[in-house]
Amino acid sequence: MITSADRRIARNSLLLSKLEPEMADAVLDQSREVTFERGAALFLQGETADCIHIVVDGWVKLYRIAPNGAEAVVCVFTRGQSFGEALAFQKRDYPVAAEAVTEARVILVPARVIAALIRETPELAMSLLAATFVHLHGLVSQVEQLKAQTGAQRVAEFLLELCPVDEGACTVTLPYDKVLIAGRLGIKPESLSRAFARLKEHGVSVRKNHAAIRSVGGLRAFAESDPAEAWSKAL
Amino acid sequence: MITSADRRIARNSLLLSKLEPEMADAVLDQSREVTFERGAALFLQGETADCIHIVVDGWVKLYRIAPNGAEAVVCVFTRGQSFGEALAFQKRDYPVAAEAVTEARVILVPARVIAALIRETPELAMSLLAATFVHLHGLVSQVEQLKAQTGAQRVAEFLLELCPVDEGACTVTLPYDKVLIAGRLGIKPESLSRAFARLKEHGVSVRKNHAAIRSVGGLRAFAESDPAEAWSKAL
DNA sequence: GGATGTCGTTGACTTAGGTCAAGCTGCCGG
DNA sequence: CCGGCAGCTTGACCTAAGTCAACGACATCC
Repeated sequence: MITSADRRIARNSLLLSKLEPEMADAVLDQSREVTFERGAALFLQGETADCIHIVVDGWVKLYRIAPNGAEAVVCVFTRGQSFGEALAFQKRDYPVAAEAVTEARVILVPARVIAALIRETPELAMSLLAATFVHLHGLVSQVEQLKAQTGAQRVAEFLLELCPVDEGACTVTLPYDKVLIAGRLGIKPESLSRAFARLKEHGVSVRKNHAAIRSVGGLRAFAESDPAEAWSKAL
Repeated sequence: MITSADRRIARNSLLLSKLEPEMADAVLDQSREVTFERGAALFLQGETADCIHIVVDGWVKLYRIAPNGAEAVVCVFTRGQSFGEALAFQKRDYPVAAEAVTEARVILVPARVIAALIRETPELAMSLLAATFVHLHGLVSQVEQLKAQTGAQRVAEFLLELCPVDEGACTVTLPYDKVLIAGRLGIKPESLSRAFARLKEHGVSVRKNHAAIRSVGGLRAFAESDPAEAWSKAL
């Protein structure tokens, strides 16, 4: 049984937000909620996909193990975000693995529920497609960042995404530990430490898991500057 | 009017291959074919998406211009490949730009055609979703490669994808110029040159736009080895 | 209080890859 | 035949980031 508070969170997910409330509830009535403890695997790379996942609480990372053994973090999801839409009603394997990085409550929507409903409800297909497009777009942005920005600039972007405001000063809370942030950004933890140190020159000070930003606009200018001249723009 | 030879190519695309032949032909009857000369833009980043594209001949690159002005190549498509499925029947903007890198013939499938057919043909929604999933998967692989492999290893992977065989020796033709290959792999042309030079030690010799590979298995071992020890495996 | 463990930082060093400049082809147009 | 140009390679140099090791700050458990 899924509580009404959790239903409210789930209905805001990409998967359900475009559906009529009755329809969303019908989906949720046939789903179950599971709590994973920190470090637990939701599923592994190569397993047959049988569920769409909606995170209700906590943080979940999607990652891949490269042939050489290196772990590449692909995405990190939290409250209200869903994933696995695209492969839920085809017989496919998960191309990534998923792991709870904090204790996490997750709603598992069985693929067969979606498959059954999709015939009578075309909007559901639209929702799946729209959600998948958002993920696609996110990955395109990530590829762009990996190819066009230095590590320190990606760290700045990461902080900017956490900012509640567009200009001026603000303080943000780092959502998960620094090892994972480094993985998400494609750098090593040591490099993340050094990147934070360099960002001091651009008005960022990090203490524990809080980052104070003197000027959001200034930080954005650093993140979007040409890497070749990024160093010279101190202060 | 689209020739029957071109229809045959188009029907092999992800978008159409799962549909009944009559259905695929119905889609094509309402589409048009356009030839773009080298360097011409199919569409720009931020334009409203109104077509799904199927490449019939030539090569097309999808890329993004980062805020700092750098160009990041996201994908390169050729004969029989389609793209833009996910955003075709929602009112969305293209998140990337597309440009013909050789003279290219492309079929443009209007979004409204898809939108009209999807209500009566659920398989079409499946096709869109399946095609989008393939693109998603491709981007996940690309993120993994960027985060877990060195430039030279990505070059090796690129060659392996072109190989017609799984083992032994073979020769492949580089499909487009080296500046674009470098962009696709997220490195500079100079680094690509140096990567080819290093691959000589692993049995690869490049002359003009042909690459001779002494041992596909050996090259794969290099591509999948830990970057830290990749240097020591000189053959 | 002290042993232990995790997480994060710092330093010294090495390597991958970018930058800039020069040079080498092959090709096209005079 | 020559000049100019585009595509590619090479060399010298420099920065970004990985590696390895040491260490500090905390928290937990005994």
